Amino acid sequence: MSQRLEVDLNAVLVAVTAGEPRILVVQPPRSGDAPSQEAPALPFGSFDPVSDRTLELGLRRWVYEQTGLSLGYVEQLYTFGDRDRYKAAGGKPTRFLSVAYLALLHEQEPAARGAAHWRNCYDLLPWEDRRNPVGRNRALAGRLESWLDEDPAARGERRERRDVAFGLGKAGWNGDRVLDRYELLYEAEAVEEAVLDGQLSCSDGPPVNPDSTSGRSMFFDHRRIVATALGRLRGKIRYRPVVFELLPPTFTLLQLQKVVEALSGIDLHKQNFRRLIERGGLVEGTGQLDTHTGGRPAELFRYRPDVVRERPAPGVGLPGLPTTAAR
Amino acid sequence: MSQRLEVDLNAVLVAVTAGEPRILVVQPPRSGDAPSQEAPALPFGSFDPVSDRTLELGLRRWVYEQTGLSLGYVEQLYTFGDRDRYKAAGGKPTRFLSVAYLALLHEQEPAARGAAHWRNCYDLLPWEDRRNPVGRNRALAGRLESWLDEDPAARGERRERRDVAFGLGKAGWNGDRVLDRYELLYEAEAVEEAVLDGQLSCSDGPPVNPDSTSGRSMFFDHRRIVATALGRLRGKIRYRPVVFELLPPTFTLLQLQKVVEALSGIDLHKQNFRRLIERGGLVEGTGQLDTHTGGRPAELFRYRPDVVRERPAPGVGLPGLPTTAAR
DNA sequence: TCTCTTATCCTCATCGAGAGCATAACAGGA
DNA sequence: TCCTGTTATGCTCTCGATGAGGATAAGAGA
Repeated sequence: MSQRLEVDLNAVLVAVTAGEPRILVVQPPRSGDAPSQEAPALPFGSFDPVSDRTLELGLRRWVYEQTGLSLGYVEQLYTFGDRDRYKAAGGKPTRFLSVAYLALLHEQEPAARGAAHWRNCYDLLPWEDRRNPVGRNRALAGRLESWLDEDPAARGERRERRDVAFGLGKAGWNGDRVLDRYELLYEAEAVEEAVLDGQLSCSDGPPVNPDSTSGRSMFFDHRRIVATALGRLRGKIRYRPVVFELLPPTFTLLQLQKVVEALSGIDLHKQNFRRLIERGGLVEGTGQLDTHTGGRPAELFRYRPDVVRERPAPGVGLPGLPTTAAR
Repeated sequence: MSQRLEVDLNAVLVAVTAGEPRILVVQPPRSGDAPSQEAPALPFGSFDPVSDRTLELGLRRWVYEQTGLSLGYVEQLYTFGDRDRYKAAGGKPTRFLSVAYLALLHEQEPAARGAAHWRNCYDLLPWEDRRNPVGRNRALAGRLESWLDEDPAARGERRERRDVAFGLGKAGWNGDRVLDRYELLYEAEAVEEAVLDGQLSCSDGPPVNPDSTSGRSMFFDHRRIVATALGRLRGKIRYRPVVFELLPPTFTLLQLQKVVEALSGIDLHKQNFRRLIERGGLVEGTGQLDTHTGGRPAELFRYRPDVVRERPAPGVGLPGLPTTAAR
């Protein structure tokens, strides 16, 4: 056991602006001369077993130190610990464990210090955005198709996995399966980092251009972490009122809808969305109107916290997926 | 940073037998002369950064070494890292991080070696079992009530938390909130370990008997981990076909129903359950009959894996909670 | 044969959700 | 002023899912 073990805390900070979910990214630490010098990284900090009473407090501490942001809603996501996540970080070989957290921020507060900035989540995972019926994704589909053929023995099982993950069967698209899709694309070497990781070990496939269909890759496995975060968030908005963590205190129903659409990556039926939210008791009208809508002024609403006492699992509900029963 | 940091892997092995969910527990390691000598512990092992390629493989390895069980379905639960989870474990002060996993086992396979044995999950969390309309839980209710009064300033907020967690409002009982309930009871010092932990620091409340209403406490925070596991499992059976991991390859619909009831802690309507499962496409009949039912023989069914291609979120569905849309 | 027990089929009422029509209320230009 | 474009908001209709229970079938055992 001569290997060092280091525990990091990793944060996926999410905010929704201008109809797009955004992730806070930073310049990765430069470790000598690593290949993807400019790949964006998630902010992370080292866990300090002495001063951090809990993991979450440690996270809040260094996020504040690094960005000046005081986090509100925070939730633990997953702990990543595969070997070779980070190749030997100088000095003696070190095994890294990262405890990743998801944090939601109201609107876009500027990332104060450092080179941190907000990046559209769908630059990183373009195939997750199903709004405006894109005809592209051809490239990805082709890549997956050839992956099917690569191993005739596994073809059936691979086809099934692909169909389930991408909703090609009767089931249709399931927005929650973000991680499944990313992992499939990784396995099919349809994302850049899969090829890079592969090259470092042995095989060499054709290069993948980090273009608009395969998305921007990130520092080491950070894109996987973002995928985990998006999947979790999409799932959670259906049974917990977490969307409101991303909105200002008062908002119009269209604003709310746009945030939900941004997160889920699909367009929603306006009237039904409205009915769902209002009759679900998730919001209550303030008397005020927002006159800057471009059309008829919209009433401003606010979150109604009592809903958690009235319904077992209050959330927004997406088409084709479990919703919250009225009781 | 003179403190040592150790990472454990912690396993919650679940099986359902005789209509009860059971957890594999072991004798806790004796650290000098700790107080709760006989409190059961979850099996755990140290994570070896050298030989374990992934966290999950490490878990499988030592579970196999310790119990002879080869795990099937395994999923990461949560990483626990609060300070003072384990008070100084001999030698120099050590900070422990535990990555907890949930594993599901078909039926009850004997815990081969060691002092491991299966323990009814509801011995540990009795208030989670809502079948057979128990009139007890009086003691807990009283304890919570006095907790409300303890701090007049926080009374409103505490009441709200209690009502939400225990389903006293219009929302009704939500089986998923296992962790919320445990944490509330801990805070209200209605569970033994809360009082013990408190005594070790400063305050001293009246003792809590580990009786049939407050449940058996466990080694350090292992009961919290069990609560996390049960909550996760209850949530998951609704949108993923994980129940079948707990059943033999073929089973009757009543067997299936009993397993779901055991996990969820509530009784289900037989005919509707049947309809849900069959029309949901979750199972398919083998032609065979089980004649040992005590009444009319029941057809044996098997899980139908195709369901994951046909429905976006196949699961069993519990009353009052989101279910899986047919789509 | 009668009784007890479990399996299995069906009906009915209610309600949520998907889809779309119609109207209201503002801004800006003809 | 009137027309047009835009967004807000109300209402209807249909279908399928769900909760509750009645009724019948098919075994075992007294």
